[in-house]
Amino acid sequence: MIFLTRDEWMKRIGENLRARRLRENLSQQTLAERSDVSLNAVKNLESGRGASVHSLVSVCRTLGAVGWIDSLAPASETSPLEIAKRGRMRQRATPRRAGGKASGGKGARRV
Amino acid sequence: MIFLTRDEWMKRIGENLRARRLRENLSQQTLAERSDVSLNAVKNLESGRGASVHSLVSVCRTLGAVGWIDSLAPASETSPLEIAKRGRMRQRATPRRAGGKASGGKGARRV
DNA sequence: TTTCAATGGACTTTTTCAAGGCCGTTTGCT
DNA sequence: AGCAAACGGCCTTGAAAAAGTCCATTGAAA
Repeated sequence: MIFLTRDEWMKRIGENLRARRLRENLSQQTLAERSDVSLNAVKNLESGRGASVHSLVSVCRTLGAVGWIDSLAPASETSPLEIAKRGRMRQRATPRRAGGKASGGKGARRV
Repeated sequence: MIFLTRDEWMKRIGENLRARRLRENLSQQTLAERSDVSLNAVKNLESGRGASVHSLVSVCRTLGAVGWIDSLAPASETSPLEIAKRGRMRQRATPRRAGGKASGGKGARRV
């Protein structure tokens, strides 16, 4: 279930938020007011149409559904291999120098 | 750690996405290209400035960080009590009729 | 230490979303 | 069954973000 398009994911976000709202038996209007956003913002979110992270976070806050934000953090800030070589977490990606090969992610070897 | 402001949550989203990107050793540029969004969109996301759900989902998709979307779904689509009374999931919030007061979430029982 | 790409910041233009309103449909409750 | 509110859809206007470009700074690697 991971290979969905961007729009499909957005629709799913809307469906899930809607299910949450209804489980709390809140109207879109009430949710909007408590979230300090417009009714349209809620409609856009639930319909899967374009919306702002602004609205998303506001609504999630009201619904008590913000746990996902921390779930975005990588398992370990720095990978084990990196920890060995460098002490701290990387602050920039590896520069791709003129004739060199780098920054291709894991398996992105230069061809 | 749950009582953060909307902007604080947005900053946190940015920090977490940035940590993920760096763990993969990707540049903002590369991430942007693979996500099919502009470099600015990635900058906005990571800096915690305003961004669209569009950009958020796109980037999460390339980072393989979309699990949170399903975590938005309520534990049980329909609450146990509701299941008893109504068969299916509620499709609308309870209407607030003329003189009554309702739609106040859980404890808003009619008096 | 030197070098150079990665990054942050600012700016401009175009596109998209927030707000607010209106209307037709539909669901939940009486 | 009937009613009224919830909801979906569409429109207009102003604000915000996307996209594109440029420049100064800085960190990673040579």
